[in-house]
Amino acid sequence: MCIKYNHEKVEKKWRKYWEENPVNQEDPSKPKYYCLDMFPYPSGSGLHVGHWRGYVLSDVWSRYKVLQGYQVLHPMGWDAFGLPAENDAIQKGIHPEVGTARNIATFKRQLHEISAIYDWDREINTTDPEYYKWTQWIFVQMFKKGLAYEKEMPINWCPSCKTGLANEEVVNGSCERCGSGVTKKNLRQWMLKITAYADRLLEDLDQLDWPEKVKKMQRDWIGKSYGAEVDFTIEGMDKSIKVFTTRPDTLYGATFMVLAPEHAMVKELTTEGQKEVVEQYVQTASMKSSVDRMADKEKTGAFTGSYAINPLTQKPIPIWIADYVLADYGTGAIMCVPAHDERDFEFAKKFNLSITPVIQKEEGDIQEITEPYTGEGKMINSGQFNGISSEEAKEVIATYLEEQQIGKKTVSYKLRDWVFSRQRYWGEPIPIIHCEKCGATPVPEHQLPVTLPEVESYEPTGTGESPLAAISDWVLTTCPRCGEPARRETNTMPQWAGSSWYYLRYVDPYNEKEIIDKDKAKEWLPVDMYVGGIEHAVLHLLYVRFYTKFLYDIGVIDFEEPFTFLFNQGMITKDGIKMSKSKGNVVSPDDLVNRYGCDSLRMYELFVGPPELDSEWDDRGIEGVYRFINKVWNLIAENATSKKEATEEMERLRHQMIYEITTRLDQFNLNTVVSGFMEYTNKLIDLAKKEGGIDPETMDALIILLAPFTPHIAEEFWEMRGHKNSVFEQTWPIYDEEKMKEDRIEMAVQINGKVRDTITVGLEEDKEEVLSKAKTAIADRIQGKTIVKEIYVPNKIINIVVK
RNA sequence: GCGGAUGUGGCGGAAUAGGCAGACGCAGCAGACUCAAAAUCUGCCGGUGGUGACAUCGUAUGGGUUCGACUCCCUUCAUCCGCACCA
Repeated sequence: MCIKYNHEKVEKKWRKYWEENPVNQEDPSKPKYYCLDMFPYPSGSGLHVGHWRGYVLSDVWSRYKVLQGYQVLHPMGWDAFGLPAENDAIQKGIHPEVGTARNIATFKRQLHEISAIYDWDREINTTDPEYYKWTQWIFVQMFKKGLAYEKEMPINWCPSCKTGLANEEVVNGSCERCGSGVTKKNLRQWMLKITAYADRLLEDLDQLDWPEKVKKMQRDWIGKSYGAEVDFTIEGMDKSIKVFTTRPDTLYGATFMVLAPEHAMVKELTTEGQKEVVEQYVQTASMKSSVDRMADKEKTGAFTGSYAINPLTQKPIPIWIADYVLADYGTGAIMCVPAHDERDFEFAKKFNLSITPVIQKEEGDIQEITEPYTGEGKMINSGQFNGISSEEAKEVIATYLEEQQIGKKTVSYKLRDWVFSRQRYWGEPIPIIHCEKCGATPVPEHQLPVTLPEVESYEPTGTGESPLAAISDWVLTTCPRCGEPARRETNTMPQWAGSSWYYLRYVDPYNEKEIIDKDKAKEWLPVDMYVGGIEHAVLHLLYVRFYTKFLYDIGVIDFEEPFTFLFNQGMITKDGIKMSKSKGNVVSPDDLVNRYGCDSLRMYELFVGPPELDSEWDDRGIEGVYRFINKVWNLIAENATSKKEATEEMERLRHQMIYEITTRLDQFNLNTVVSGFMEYTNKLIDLAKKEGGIDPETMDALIILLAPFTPHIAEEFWEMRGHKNSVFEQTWPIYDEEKMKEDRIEMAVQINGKVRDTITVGLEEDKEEVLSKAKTAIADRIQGKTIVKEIYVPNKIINIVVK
């Protein structure tokens, strides 16, 4: 007989129960575990099955930890500042606050469908003044430490969003948000000195249990390289130019020099005759967008007319400008060694500049140089350094430069300081007041938050001013230091500001006096498990590490890394492409929940594939999970009141099941946990049929194992079994390896590595017995042949090698 | 260009201190139940040959190590991702 379960009724019942009896109640005696999801931006389009995946994953993990006896912190909140709400405001005239609140309500309703054990009492919202008060507070602390500073410089500018962007927000030369080509714009900007933390951000990666891919991306982004700064004096001038090189060993081969078009000395170095050419080149270079500059690999440049002196050869070398040299890396100027650098070689060929080899690949004369040699070798044409290896020369020449005071060993980073101001409305106002007399002055802490004022138009001005600049009665204020009339800073913070420290606030969300209580921080932090997509590898995940280190430095917290363990879940794809509203390929969870229930969908989200890889979505597959749940229902329903004693075989199956589920879960192989449940349930059903029932202990173990995955049905089963309390008040079952062991096992018998038969052997049988049994089994196959070798691997295989 | 990941039936995927490839599920086929359908249950389900027990090939490609390779080493190819003139 088949009894079908009513998922709607069951799920409704237990949701109501959990509302009155939360699963994860406060208990000071329990050890703490903090499991965090990357909080979402509440967009208007709602959740699809791809979003579910990460949330299910972290909830399964949280519930598992509850059953292991932890008190779990599993909060949720909203990263709610950002462009879409603001663009809606511009188009539809709805205040971003209104639109955001509406989207949050939708998101929250949809998240409830997952039945995660979120602690909604700790919900945070980055746009709440009570929250961003502290976002601003951190900025003020950074300002006081000199880590937030103003600078006028050419920055990345998105012409469509009409705002400046951080380096991290430029992806392949385009705006990370809207995809428009990024240009440069000279603007006064607030910057955060993340470069001051470059070394610590790099070194501390080693201690993190994060995916190697993310760590590598961060290492590459920080881009530390060792080298030397070398001074080249300018011929006929009492000045010098500093260059950065990672190859001091090639200094004798430096036959020309190139400056970035934006280099400060370009004007000074340009001779009368070259003026027109140089000015034209600088002009053209400044017009190029990042995309063009990247796509256009053909070398271009202009000669300034001036010469520098190579400090080792004492020969004059021409100074050029070219846009393949970046203004904001190293010193913005390079020495060029065309014989040993591909780019310099290309440039030298194009403009017919001389090429001097200084490293010999192998013995013999160098004929003509047809391509640059970038490897190691023996030094030549390098005066006193001839004959040593180039590897050695790197160190020796750098040391020599230091002794002669014409250079010094140094390091350089690809990481740039963080452009932190945005010329948009919907963000945290930067809490600074500009006073003519006192300069930039932070808003006193007791006056925080500086709240966002109402504006008439949210439209970005495009001039480099934020819409806030138009509200004169907000802008005009007095200097907190001298009391004279002053102006408020009108730029806002980037969306990353609020998310760079939010994980702290969940621990102590209502604290009005400080950002977080020290004792509570000690109790809960850092985060034990952080779950989210990989798209933030060098954005959010870098920024949040920077903020954490800063807060450590000023004594707010006593740890330096926010997330001990990071898990990146793969995307859900449909027809091979990422599921998204704009692609029109989203699958809504609503129908599936209605038809099969939350428990089925939760389990299916895990079953689609390895959680760290992208997985293709197929609605039909959920049927299998649904059938599985019904099978368990029947098994439990038919045996609910069973008082049967477990047979040895049943007990063995139980321990094997606990072992398999637990170890797979611990390794995060969640797709195989689900298949494991199916496999063992099938075995239990077969055995129950054979033995006329199943014992209570095995049933209870199965129910507890299922609880993190299918919580509603697990509670229902628990109740069916006659237990009074919640299944989540139980403890995770443990296995006994002794009781898992089979007393008879099947072994494959191979001839020359090919399986020809199988034999059943008992635990007590020794090598000789097994081998003779095997040989009997394959006797007619090896008749007349000579046995060369016999391989016996206990419990695994027998291989008879014959000739 | 550099770096990384991935490649197994019609499909999603199992199996790595080297040891019976295809677990589990989807789809499909056949049967049972039914007036019928759905649901459920049972069986089959990589290719080729054979009525058949069986033989043979088979984990992107070609080679190597080994008694034995999806797993280790080398070659090539394809797809995806990251970085991209960082001196």
